[in-house]
Amino acid sequence: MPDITFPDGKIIKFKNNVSGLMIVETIGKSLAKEACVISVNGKLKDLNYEIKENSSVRIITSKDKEGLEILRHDAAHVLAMAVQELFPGTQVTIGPIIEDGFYYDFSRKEPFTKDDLEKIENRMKEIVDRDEITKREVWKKSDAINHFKKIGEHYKVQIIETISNDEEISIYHHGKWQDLCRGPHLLSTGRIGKAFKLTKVSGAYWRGDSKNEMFQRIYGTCWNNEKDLNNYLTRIKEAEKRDHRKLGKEMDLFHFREESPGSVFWHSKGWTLFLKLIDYMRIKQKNAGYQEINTPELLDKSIWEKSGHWEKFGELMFTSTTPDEKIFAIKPMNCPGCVQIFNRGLKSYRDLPLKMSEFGKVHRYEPSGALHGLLRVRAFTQDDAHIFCTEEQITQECLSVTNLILEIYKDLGFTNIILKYSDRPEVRVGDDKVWDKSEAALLEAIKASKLEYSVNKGEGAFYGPKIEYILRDAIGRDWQCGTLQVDLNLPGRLGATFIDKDGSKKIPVMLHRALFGSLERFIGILIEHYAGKLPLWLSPVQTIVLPISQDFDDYAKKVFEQLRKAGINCEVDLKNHKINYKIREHFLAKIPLLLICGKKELDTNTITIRRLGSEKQETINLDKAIRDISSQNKFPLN
RNA sequence: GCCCACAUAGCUCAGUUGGCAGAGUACUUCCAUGGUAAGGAAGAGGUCGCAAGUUCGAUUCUUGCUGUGGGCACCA
Repeated sequence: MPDITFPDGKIIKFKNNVSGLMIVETIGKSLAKEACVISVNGKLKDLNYEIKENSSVRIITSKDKEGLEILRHDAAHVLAMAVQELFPGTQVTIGPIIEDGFYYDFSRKEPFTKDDLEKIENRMKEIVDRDEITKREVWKKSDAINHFKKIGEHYKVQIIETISNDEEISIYHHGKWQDLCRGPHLLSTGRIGKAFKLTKVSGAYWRGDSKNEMFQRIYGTCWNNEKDLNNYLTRIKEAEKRDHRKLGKEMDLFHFREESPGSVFWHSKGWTLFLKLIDYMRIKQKNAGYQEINTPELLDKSIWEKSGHWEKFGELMFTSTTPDEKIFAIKPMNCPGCVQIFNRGLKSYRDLPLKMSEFGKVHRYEPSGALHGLLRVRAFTQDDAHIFCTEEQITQECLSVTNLILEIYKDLGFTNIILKYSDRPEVRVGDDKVWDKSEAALLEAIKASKLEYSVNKGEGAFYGPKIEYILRDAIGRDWQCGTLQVDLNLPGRLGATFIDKDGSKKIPVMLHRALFGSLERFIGILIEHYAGKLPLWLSPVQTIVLPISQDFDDYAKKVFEQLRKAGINCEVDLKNHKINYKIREHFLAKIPLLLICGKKELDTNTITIRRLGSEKQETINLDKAIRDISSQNKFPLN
């Protein structure tokens, strides 16, 4: 005779054991329709789960986040069911929910084709129409193993074998089909609805290990209703429109080619943007007390053996053999080179903290399948710096790095930043006392920043804890950019020392830090964040002068020359096209400002300005226009 | 690296069961000389990613390679 307590505190007394379904039916018909599962004392249960004791419950509908997740999980089951109906002999493995959808991994020799995907989706809809009833059973582990062995589901057997003995083994039936699953699930397949779509098929390793067999993974997305589904599909399309590879081509910024996969051919406009970012950062870093250095691209193998990189990453390094058989590695990191400069000459504690920055171009032989436009390349420029300091200085230095990073992100239009903190891994070097100190120092710096942060236990580098700075872009995607690592290892390995107050030789702590990480990657992110519409100061072509007709070419050229003298990146378009055509062409190329001149402007020494995204026209005095544009053409230094 | 798909004009793409390669756009020239998101006409433009194979004949079929895309794995 359970008393059922609702979230609003209301209590209903039932005479007998009661199920979620019975509860919602007492409340109302529409709720009974919408309900997915029920939360009983904080645990999600099937709607037909029998409640025997006094409990507090919450009805989960598909409008709740958990409800939508249940929907997606059911869709994954129905996907597997459809696949096994259509392709007997296919083994099922796992089928979890993911952001915006679900997937299911299958073991089958023949690949699924695009047509198969369509067939499967149609069959899924049939299964929804069939409205197969869900039934949950608890089996003995040995029974479950025997059963799945008998029906040839060998991966399920492996999964069951890893379930601990005190855990229940529940089997869900949807009609005749069954799957090992923790649940909970909807009452029947009809409750999923049809707002789902299979999106892609790809390969995925069993248990996520590349040594294992590769399965075929089918991805799908599933929503409450058609409208949400369509919103999602539109969102994907919008993201595609921002793709930096597409915009990079359209805006004539860069290209890639077969002869050097993963390396960027920067066109003039792209390189202008690249250099602008560096110019800007040079100023920021100089103000923050950094000195800029530059170290060789090629360093003898021996230095990489000393640093430990050869052993760990040797296979992923580009190397070069000289005619006299010496092996040089093209640097995959800047730090060993930087330490050489630190080591030059005796350093005193008075020199610390010593901050050395380097726009170092590094090469890494990334696996071919990892390459992705500017976001994952084999040759990239790090906005790197190494800070040599004492243990006591760690907190202060981490704080100032964090502040610098936040300032720079803000200047570039990113205000939504989260931090990821990773502490000591199991396999590590260095004394635990030093780890205590550096972890505490890093944490203190994070807390002082007042930013949201998550902790990744044991994910730090083997030589020290780290922070990763993650920014959220205009359409809500997260990108990991900056990083700050405390290094208790490399300075010692590479012989860095300083003379402390008491005259003794000590090994400094080294902080590795990158603001954007990779300039190439960051430019990719910037392009997508702004959908190509870069702020004026970053635009490679800030303005184009457009004469109305050829009679005004000379005036247009004069305006162009004056703009150029004022340090503005500009062009003049003397092509024999109508003004409508030119405006369309250059706005499509994301030029932020267009300056138009015709008879009116020539007579009055003015210019008419149009801004990207606006239909307004503004005719102003030429000198004033140049002054205005110049004043906008400045680094956003606070 | 692994699985699947794709590779045709500068760009975006079509090419129907193997028979001399197509459109739009950009480009060049000409006409029009224009007032705020595509004026008009003509011309030029391709070893159909590379290499083998099958065939009288391959952009089309087969195999290998390279690159790209979507994932997986990796990411100092």
